[in-house]
Amino acid sequence: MSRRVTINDVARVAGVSRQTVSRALNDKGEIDAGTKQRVLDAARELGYRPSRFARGLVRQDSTTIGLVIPDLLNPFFTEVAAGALEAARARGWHVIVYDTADSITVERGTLEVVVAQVDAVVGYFSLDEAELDRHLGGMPAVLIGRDHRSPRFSSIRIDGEKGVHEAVDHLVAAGHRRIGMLDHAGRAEPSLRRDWFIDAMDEHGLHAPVVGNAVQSADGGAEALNELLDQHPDLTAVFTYNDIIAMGALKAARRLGKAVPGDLAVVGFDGLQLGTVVDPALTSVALDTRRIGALAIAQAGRLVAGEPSLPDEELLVSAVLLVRESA
Amino acid sequence: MSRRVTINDVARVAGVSRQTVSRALNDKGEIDAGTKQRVLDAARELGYRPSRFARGLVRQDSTTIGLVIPDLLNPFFTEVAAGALEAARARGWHVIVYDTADSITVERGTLEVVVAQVDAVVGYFSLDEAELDRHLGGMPAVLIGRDHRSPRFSSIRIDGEKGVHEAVDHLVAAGHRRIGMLDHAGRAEPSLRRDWFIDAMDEHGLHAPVVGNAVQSADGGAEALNELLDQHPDLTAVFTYNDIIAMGALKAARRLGKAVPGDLAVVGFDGLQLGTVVDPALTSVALDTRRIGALAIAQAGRLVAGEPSLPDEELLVSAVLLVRESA
DNA sequence: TTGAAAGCGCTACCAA
DNA sequence: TTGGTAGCGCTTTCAA
Repeated sequence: MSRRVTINDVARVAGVSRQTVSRALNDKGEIDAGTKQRVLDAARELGYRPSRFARGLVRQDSTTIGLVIPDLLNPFFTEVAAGALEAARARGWHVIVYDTADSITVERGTLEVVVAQVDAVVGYFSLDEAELDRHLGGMPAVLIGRDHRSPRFSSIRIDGEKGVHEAVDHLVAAGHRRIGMLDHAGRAEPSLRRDWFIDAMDEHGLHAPVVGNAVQSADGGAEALNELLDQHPDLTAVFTYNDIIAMGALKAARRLGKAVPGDLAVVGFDGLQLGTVVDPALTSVALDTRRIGALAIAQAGRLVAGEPSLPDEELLVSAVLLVRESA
Repeated sequence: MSRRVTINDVARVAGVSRQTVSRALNDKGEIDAGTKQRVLDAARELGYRPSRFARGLVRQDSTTIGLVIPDLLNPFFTEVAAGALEAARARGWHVIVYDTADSITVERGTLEVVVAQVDAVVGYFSLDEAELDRHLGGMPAVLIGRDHRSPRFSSIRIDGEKGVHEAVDHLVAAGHRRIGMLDHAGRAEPSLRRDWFIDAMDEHGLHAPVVGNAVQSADGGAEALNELLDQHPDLTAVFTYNDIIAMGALKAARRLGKAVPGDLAVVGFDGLQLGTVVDPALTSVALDTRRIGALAIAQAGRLVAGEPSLPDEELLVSAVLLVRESA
C-alpha cells in the first residue's frame, strides 16, 4: 500500500520521460520552466514521494547511525543521546534511537535488526564482544564507557578517577573524615567508581570506608542512605554511584532532619543538569555528556567513511568535580 | 568508501551465484549446508554487509518513522519519545529522532531532510500547516498536542481541562481560596492551561485569579514564584504551567521559608516521573506521556499502511490529577 | 531541452 | 540444490 506511485506514473501523467521528472524534482537545470512546472504539478497531484531506497541505492550518500541505549528515561542517557543527536544534525546525519529497556534480550533483538538499518552503531552494550561481533557482522561500532579488546570495535572511554579524587579532596578539605559511599546494587561486581573512591580515601589515610548499595532510582538512593546512616550514624558525607541515587539520598537526609550540606554533605556522579532542580543543588563528579554523545558520533562517522580513527586520547572523557550546593 | 563489497564479490569468492549467496545469508532453506558455510565464510572474510537500500527496494517492508521534538532534554518530551520508541519497537519499526532545538529554523531544516528518510513523521511542530504541508509533500504526519485543519494531517489531541478542574477542586476542598498560577512566559498568547485554570476557579466563585509568568526552566519557576508572592503574599497555593516550573517554585518556596504544602500548596502540570525526586513529591495534573508517544506511532503506522485512522476519541489524551505530596 | 539505456545491489520467480 | 532472468525505483551517463 505504501509505495505505490512511482516516478513512472508521474512521467506518464506529465507526458515526459522519467529522467525529466527526476530533473524537475531535483532542481537540476537543463529543463524548460514550463515542463518543470507540469511535472511538479503532476507529482503533487499524484501524491508522489520518491522511494528513499531507490534514491539511496544510486546516490551513495546519507549516513544513518544507530544509537543503542539502555533506558532513554535515565537522564544520563538522555543527555548523551541529546549530544549525539546534535552532533549528527550538524553533519546532516540521521540517528535511529533504540531503547533496550535495560534488557539483554531486547538488546539482542535490537542488534539483530539494527544492522539492516544503519551504517554504524554507537551506544551502551551489555553483550560480550564475541556476541556483539556476531550480531554486528563487521558493522562499525563505537562502545561507550567500555573498553574493547577486539580491533573491530572502537570505544569512548570514561575516566572518573581524577574527578572522584577531586571530590574526596573537596570533602576532606571541608573537614569531613567519615565519608561513606552508596554504590550501585544488583550488579555482579562493585563499580569502578567505588574503586576510585576507596583509592582516594586511602590517599588521605582514610581506610576501609563504609560502602552501601543502592538500586538505581531515587527511592533506591533514599532507602540505601537510611540503611547506611542506620549502621553508621556518624557519617558526615556520602559519595554516590550517580546523581539519581544522590537525589534520593538528599530526600532521605531531609526526612531524617539532616541539613545538607551542614549535617551531611552529598556528592553525586554524572553532573546531570537535573542536579540543579533539587534543593540544595547537587554537587557532583561531572561528565560532559554532550561531549560523550558527540564523540561517539564523530568516531562512528570516521569509521563509516573509512577515515582514521580519532586519536586515543581524544576518545577519552574525564570527569571533573562540579561544586554546587550539596557539598 | 563505505559500500564496496557487494553480493557479487561474495558470490565470486565463494564460487556460487549471487542468488545462492542471498539464500545463505537470509537463512532460506533449499541450500546445501556446505555451500552455505562456504558463502558465510566468504562473506565474513570480505566483510560483506548487504546494502539496506537495495534490500529495502526489493522487500517493501521495514517502516521508519521520524520523531520530531523541540528538545530531548525537556523531560516531558523525553517521556513522549520513550513511549514512541517502545511502541515502535513492539512493531519492529524504527524511529529516527530529530531534536529541533526549539528553533523554527532548525525545524525547517529538519523537515527538509526528514522526508527523504522516513515513511511518516510524528511530533511537535511550530510551523503553520501550509508550510508543513509544503515541506512534507504528502507524507503522512501526526501532530501531537495540536489540532489540524488540513485533512492531510492527523492529530493527537491533549485535553487537560478535566484534570485542571480536578486540581482546583482538590485545592479548594483543602481550604485554599487564594490560588495563583504561573503561566509560561515568552509566548504570544496565554496558554490553554491558563484558560482551564481560570475557568475552574470561576466555577468556585473565585474570579480574576492572579497569574504570573515563568520562563521554561526550574530557575524561571523559582524567580516567577518570588515575584508572584511578592505582589500577592497571601497566596496559599499555586498551579503552574508545567512540572519544571513547579519544581522551581518548590525550591523558591523552601528558600522563602514556606513549608510545602503547609504554607503553600503547589500543583504542576505534566505528571513527570521526575516529580518524585523532589521533596515533597510533586502533585500534578498528569498526562500519560507514554501513551501520547504510543498513540502517535500507532496512528502513523495506520497512515503509512493506508489503514483507516484511529477513531477520533482514541486520539485524545486526557489529563488527570495525580496527587502526591505538594498539594 | 529531452529521452534512451544502463546500472546501483539485492531478492523473487522460475527453470534447470 | 542451484543459477538465470527480471525487476524493485531511481539517477546518471550519453545521444538526439
